[in-house]
Amino acid sequence: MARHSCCAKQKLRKGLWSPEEDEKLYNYITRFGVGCWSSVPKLAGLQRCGKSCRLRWINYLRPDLKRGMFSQEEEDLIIHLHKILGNRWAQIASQLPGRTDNEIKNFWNSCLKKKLMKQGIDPQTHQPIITQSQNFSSSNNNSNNYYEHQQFKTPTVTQPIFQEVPENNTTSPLKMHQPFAVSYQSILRDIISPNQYLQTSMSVSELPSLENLERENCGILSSECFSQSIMFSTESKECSTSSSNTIINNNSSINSNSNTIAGFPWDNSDDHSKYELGFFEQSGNYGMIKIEGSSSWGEEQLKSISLSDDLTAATDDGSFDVFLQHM
DNA sequence: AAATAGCGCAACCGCGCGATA
DNA sequence: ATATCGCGCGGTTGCGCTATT
Repeated sequence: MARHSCCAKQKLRKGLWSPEEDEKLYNYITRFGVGCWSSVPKLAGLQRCGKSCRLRWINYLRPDLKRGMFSQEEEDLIIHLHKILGNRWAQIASQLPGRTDNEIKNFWNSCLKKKLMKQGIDPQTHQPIITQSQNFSSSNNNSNNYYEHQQFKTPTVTQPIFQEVPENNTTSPLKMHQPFAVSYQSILRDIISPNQYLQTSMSVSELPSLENLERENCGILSSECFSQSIMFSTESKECSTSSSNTIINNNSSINSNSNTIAGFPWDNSDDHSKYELGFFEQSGNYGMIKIEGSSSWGEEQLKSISLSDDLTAATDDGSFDVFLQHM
């Protein structure tokens, strides 16, 4: 049964808000605060539905809103978060103080989408539009290539998120690279209920187990940093670590329902390899894996990435797509 | 100057979810 | 167990401004 619009049902005002209406709503909320939205219109003397009032407050009247153009940093962050979260505008907005989901959504649809297309990047997949077909055709020519295994898609992470490191930097990547930290926090916030390990207001330094990812010297992360992986089990409500490269709950293999929701590669110039932390979900459990790769993330090198033994074993059923980014 | 097209943005709509009766 | 309500979210619409013809 189709629902009636709340406004139509109650014969309430629709359309643009007048300055008088804005003033009434603003005065009411600043005086009494946000409570039950359905009762706000009546109490504030407005011929609007509660939903309309809520939207007007959130998207326009709220005093903490940041007005004006998006900065380059905000733009970069939106693109980065969209790559990880997709069209989850509310989640994206939660990482941009003063910006609303509606604002970001509009900005994306009217501006960023076109910008990416212009750069030859598919705004949905964040993949180079041409390269996708090239990858497909080249992968058909080499049967030994890891990515040619038909179940494995070409990686969607074509560039390391954490890619530029200032020389002599001694700061943890979690602390210095905002997009990474934001993504990491966002993901953990999603997969772990806030009361278990992390508060939604957690700071970067409080992130579990990755706090020891301190940079040893300029631009190098020790491979020891990656000797432990973290597993989160929504069943056991426990956070554990393991020296194994791959953590899979209950010894079950990763199946086609597993989706990597993010990957974060670093250079390790000691052995000229590259590591990636990939997050995945399986049967209600969430985990993080280490993936080893080559020193350069060009197209050819991406194809030659080899999985650790554990992970390779885990993918014996041949259906795990390490780089799939959709949750 | 008028008509039209394109664009950005504010607001609406419908759906899903959780809380409550 | 079911119905209802309130809220939040993402998709869509349509208004109004500006540029172009």
